[in-house]
Amino acid sequence: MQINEKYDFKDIEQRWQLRWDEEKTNKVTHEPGRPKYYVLEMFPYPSGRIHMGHVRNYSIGDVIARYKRMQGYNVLHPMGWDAFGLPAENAAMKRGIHPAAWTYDNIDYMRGQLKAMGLSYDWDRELATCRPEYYRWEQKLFLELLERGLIYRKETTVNWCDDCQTVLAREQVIDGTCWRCDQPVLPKTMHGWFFKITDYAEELLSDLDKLSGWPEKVVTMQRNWIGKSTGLACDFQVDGHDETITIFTTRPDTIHGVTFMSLAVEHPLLKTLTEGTPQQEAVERFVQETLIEKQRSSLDQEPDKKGVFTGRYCINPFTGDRVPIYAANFVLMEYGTGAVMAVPAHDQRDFEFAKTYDLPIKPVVQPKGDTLDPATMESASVDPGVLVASGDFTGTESEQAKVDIIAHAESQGFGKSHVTYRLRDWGISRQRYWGAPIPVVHCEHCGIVPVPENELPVVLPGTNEASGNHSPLHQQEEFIATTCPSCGKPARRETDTMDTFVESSWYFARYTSPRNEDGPVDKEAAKYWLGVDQYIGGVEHAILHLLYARFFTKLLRDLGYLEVDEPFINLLTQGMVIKDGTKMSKSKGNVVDPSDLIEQYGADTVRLFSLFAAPPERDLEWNAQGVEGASRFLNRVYRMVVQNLACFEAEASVDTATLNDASRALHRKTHQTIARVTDSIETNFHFNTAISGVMELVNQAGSSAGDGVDQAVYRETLETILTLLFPMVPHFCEELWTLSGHKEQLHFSSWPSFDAEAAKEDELTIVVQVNGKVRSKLQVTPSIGDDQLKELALNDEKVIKFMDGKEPKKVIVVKKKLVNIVI
RNA sequence: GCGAGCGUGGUGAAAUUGGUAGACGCACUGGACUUAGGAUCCAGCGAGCUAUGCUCAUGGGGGUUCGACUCCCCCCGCUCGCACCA
Repeated sequence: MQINEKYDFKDIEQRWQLRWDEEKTNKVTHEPGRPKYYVLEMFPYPSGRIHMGHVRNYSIGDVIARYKRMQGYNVLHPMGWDAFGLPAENAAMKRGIHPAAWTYDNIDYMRGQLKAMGLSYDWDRELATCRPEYYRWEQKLFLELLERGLIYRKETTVNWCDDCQTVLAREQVIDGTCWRCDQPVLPKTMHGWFFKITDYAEELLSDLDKLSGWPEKVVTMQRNWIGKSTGLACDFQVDGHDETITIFTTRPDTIHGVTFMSLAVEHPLLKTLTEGTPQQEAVERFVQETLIEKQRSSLDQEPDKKGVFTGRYCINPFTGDRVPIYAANFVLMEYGTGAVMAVPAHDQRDFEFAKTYDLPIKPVVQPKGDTLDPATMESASVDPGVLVASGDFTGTESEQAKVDIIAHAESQGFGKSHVTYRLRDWGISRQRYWGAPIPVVHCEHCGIVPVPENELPVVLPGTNEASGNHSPLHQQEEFIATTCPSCGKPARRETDTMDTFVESSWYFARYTSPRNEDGPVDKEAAKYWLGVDQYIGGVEHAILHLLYARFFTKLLRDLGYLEVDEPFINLLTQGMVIKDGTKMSKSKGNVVDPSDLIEQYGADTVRLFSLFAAPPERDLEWNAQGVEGASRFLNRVYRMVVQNLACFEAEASVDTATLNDASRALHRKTHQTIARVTDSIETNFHFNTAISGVMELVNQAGSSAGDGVDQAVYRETLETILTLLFPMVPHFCEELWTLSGHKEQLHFSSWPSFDAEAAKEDELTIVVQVNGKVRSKLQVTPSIGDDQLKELALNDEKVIKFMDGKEPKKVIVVKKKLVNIVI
């Protein structure tokens, strides 16, 4: 065999990638009874080219996949494309091509880039969410959920851009204008489809406790997003009117301090209460002004508290007090009941409102060691304390009072214990073209009629043409016009498409049986593979994607497809790739194109650098010189192996009895390194320290080469280096493994285990401290006893000097580590 | 405002979880080899000083401890998330 003395990464990587492709090395099948491991990286949006964030994400995932494979697991490691979405439509408009053409071109290009990285995906499982083979099952799920009442339609106010003819998400509204065309965004009421995620709020919250493999930060963010509050829902009778107003409060203990009532401007009772009264005009004007202001206000600033008196009063059922009802700009219709009992003494917003409109402030909870005086209070007092001026409840601790007051309201029938969540139902309607069509028909006679299952998929029109009509669906008459599946008369198709988050909410389940034609998943395959043992992606998906995926897992479970409660057992949120202190982005002009790097250094070097520069969860500062360092290291190992091929003719096992010092030291270091690298990967995927461990071994192997090292030991060391590095730099190791005469590929080899006996040190370095400061070091045999060690330390020359003739007060011995002499 | 997290050399980072602070890499400095070196190899590399050694040093201050980057309290700075949630 011709051996190249130089590390020719281009040749090596191309050859191995071709071989992996041809031999389908990474293909994986469902093997009941064999332990499985499912590792998944968040699939990419096919935007055109991969970026450094992808490189990092997929390098991490690939190391884990290969590592677990070497440990004997049946590893599922799939890849696909989150392919629907607005950028395709924008690109299509700009370039005059079809969104499908743009998307599929990008997928082809990016697949090539991923293959050039040498990632061990089972490409036979690839999926793209924009294909009817995928979204037809999403449509089926939609219909099943619709039937179960978990999807419904309602009228809501949305942010509408008339210019773009579409609904905008809240974050797409910038200072009241559209992020894309800068035109004013208008509130518009329209019908939309909603998933009843609030039905699962409690389970989504309580199951967070099962996610011990998730970063605490993400769990906290989800908990806050769901936002559970317990309190009292209580009816206040409107004075001189039939209506009652129901409020929700988490502070029932302050109910005796209510001095007015605030309603959201959208509250339906506002109209009822003011119609035909002298206040009607003022209230209507205020409502209009507030609605406009809400639309306009930038998100980062709270407007001043404002309101208007409705002319009406209501009765506090606890005190019988008659308090004025206001419409107020700070009350949210979407949360609680849209009506708030105002306790200015104990709520900051109510306090500010009361100050503005000169309303009474009545303290009813006195914090310990403090007496609240309404005349001098500068802000609301929100601390717990003892109730005052609260009728029968006076003198009760506030926590107890909450319980007692709820109980009292329940016994009197005007209130009850109530739980409310911040989480709202998930609106999935999008007035866009490039998304999965919602499979229902609108019939004048029958209303909303589901498309029968045997007519699925409802295919997005025009996707089979290279270019063609891709205007929004509501402009495509040939798509819209249909017949009612129920009565057969002419009817119209739904023109909304689904939010792209729907596709990414169940793709991990589809990967377990991506070609299944009998349903969204094959139940047996799903049972075998799920949950995902390790999920990896950016923290920017900490709330929405991960919450929706959890929600869908529970839906699929309740529909009988899955048996797991949670989709992702362990979650790793990797940090961003930054350069010059900020995230890489086109607008900042600091992007580094991974393909250029792979061209220049090879995929293995790029992978090694991205794994070495920082632990996965931390941000990675891009550093071109660091890539050079990674390249240098691989070149060094290459030379070391190629120049020492002779050692591979030595015995595969080491005879420890005959080793000289250098050989024994290298043998020991080799086994210590196996232990250390395994531990670094096992405990927290800290590949940076794993790599530095291998570097140390390489350094020692290099420096002991001239010391007459036993060839069997040298062979063991080189084999260990290649095996340990394989998950990170697979082409490189596979090539050197073959060059050194191995028949079986590393891919099919086992992760090495370490020999504890070999790793044991002959000598220990014991630190000797005097009063906690290091004064000396002792070389001792590991078997030394504590007393002996103490003796040695006390007689040490340097120690004696620092003890300065004083008697030791206390001597602390830490096994195998140190002796501290306190004087 | 609320919540979470972070802060270690010139620099990316380590530190067996309370036991030698700075492993490993980058940069830098000196040397070797060389026609040449941006290759390779060797050595040095936290700061200060009265330098074979000592003192100081993990954002700042205090505490617990024989011993603190690590635990506790206060402050400063940065990052992220939520944001009038009653």
